[in-house]
Amino acid sequence: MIKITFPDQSVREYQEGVTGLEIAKSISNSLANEVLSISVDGETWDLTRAILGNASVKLYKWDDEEGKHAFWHSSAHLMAEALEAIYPGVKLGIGPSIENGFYYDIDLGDGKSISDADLPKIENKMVELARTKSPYSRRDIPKEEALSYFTQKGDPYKIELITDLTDGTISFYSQGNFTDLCRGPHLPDTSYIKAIKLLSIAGAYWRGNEKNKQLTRIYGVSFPKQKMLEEYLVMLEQAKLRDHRKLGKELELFTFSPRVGQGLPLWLPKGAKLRELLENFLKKVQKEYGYEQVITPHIGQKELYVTSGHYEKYGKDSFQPIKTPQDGEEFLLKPMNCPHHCEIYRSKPHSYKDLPIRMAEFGTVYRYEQSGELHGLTRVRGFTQDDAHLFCRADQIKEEFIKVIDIIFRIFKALDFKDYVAQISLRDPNNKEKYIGSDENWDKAESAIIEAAQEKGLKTTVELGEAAFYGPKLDFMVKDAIGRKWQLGTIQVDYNLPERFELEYMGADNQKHRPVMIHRAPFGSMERFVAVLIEHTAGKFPLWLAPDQVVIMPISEKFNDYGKKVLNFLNNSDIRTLLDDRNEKIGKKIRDNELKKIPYLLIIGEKEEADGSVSVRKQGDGDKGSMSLEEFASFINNEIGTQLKEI
RNA sequence: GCUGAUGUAGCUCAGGGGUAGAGCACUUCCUUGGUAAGGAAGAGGUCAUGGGUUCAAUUCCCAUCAUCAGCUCCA
Repeated sequence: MIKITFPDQSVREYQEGVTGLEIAKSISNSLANEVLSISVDGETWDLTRAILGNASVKLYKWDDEEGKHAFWHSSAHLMAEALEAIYPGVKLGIGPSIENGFYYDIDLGDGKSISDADLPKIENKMVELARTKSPYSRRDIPKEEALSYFTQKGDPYKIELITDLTDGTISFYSQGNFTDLCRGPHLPDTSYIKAIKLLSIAGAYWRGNEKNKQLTRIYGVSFPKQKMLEEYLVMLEQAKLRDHRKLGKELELFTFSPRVGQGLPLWLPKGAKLRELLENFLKKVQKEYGYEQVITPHIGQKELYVTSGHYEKYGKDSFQPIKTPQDGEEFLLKPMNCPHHCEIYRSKPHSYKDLPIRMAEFGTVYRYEQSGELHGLTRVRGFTQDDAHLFCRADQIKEEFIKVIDIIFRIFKALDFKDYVAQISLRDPNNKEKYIGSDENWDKAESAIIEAAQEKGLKTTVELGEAAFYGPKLDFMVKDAIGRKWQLGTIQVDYNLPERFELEYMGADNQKHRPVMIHRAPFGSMERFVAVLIEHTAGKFPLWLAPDQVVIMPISEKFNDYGKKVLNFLNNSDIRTLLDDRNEKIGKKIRDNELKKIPYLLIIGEKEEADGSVSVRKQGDGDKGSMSLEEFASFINNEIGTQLKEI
């Protein structure tokens, strides 16, 4: 007998060789029906694998990441089996589970391709195979046998994977007529997979390397119940309704024109208003933190960027230098604001008493992003950073860093951003040539970031090799409507630019010292931030940010004159107000203005005109009763005050 | 940049080798209505652009441009 310990520390005895599924059954049949995988002493296993000694276990169901992982990974194998059946000779790359489903990378052979139209055929085959209830069986085999299996099968990708594996044993999983190299774990059998939807086809480079062959990647998702698939698809549809590209058009916030150029957003009046409100808000906060606004031009001599190192690093991938009638003179559209700010710093001598200097600018920069990367407002070729550069002494780095985290916290709180991840990006210790600057400075900067984050109680993930080429950084990442991750706020330490621009200050010791620079942008860029804001709010901006806050809707044209009076009154009270004086019935006006997501709708008619009031309707929340004009104005200003006071 | 898909009215979309259609929006008229679509009429399109095939191309083919999904990249 062996002792099995459960997460609640209870212990039960079982026969040696008991499986996860048997353990689940011994607890309850319903558990046995739901369990998908098991962890044995911290390692995730198949439910059908024999446990040979005392162990701590945890059973995983659909609600556990580990359970879903086994489910989707098994689904990937099932898809591979279906693909081999439909496309004999297909070569397989990798087929993992991902956050929302699974994929498999395949090589159909030269000149062959599949399209979306082929997906249902593959789906059907998968359903058919799933119904055969084929067990997923695991087999540990020696490396030579694994290699000879795939050599015989003629699958170069698997051979490459096996060759690179350093583990002593290699495991194969089989179900039906399909065998794959795999670490597992998998479901007990294919019948668990009840609902399958293949979502899309895309190219993907073998092993993620642009220089390698591009394989065909098929994305899919699967569920243990048909109903769950249906719910998932509905959820996807609803998420698409929040897409900032769709809402940006509907709410008339921004647009693009091919005649202006790819990735160059045109801000429409309402979008410009929103952006202006955000900028003013940040300016105000930054003023409290001792920032000073500066303004610099959109271009700079090429030499400026040669000095900063940006030209060497990114020159080839940028908008190319602008020539002038002057022979040999070249300017760059600025891809970064920092070199200009360094020159401002250099414009006069500084004392240690002046530091830190905090120089802020809403600086528009231009980068020639790859065409396939452009994406609505989140990835564009011309964008405005809410940039600032802090020039400080080495002993001030941590404190300055903490203050920037405070600003970011304040902004995220003001806008109700809760679902963000803070990521510390350090350099790749195995590839130090990628970066510029001394080991010593890198170490100092990296530890300052880590300490500052710890001190603010910020939960962070650490990514090696994700640092900028000039220094480590702390980024704030958020997800968009369909789960894609974007970087918003960023704080970066830089020892490099002060060196390159020979920035100095006079110390208390009457010696010259080099300041440290911190780059920081709480929004990241106005474009990306507005995009994410649109998706998080579904276009229902908080009252203080709404481009139009109130719309007045007369019951009939007879009350348009009173409408104009109300309009003047509210506009004079600094409330952004519109008058809907169209010849339409009130139901129509309500519908149209609700769809425009204007926060407050005012209905006025005979009664309101008579007593100088308005009938108030809150967007999405219906009739709120009537108020006098004065009451309404102070009601609105109170709500804005409350929203901004919380900030 | 790469793979695949898409491009028809301001918007959302249907259609299809014989020079185009709906709904919404827009204009005019009727209506003057109390909390999510009142009625009628009208106007609006080189069917993304450039080539090719054809008696004839918006439709088929090729290229370009743009958009979408993913990969790679992201100072």
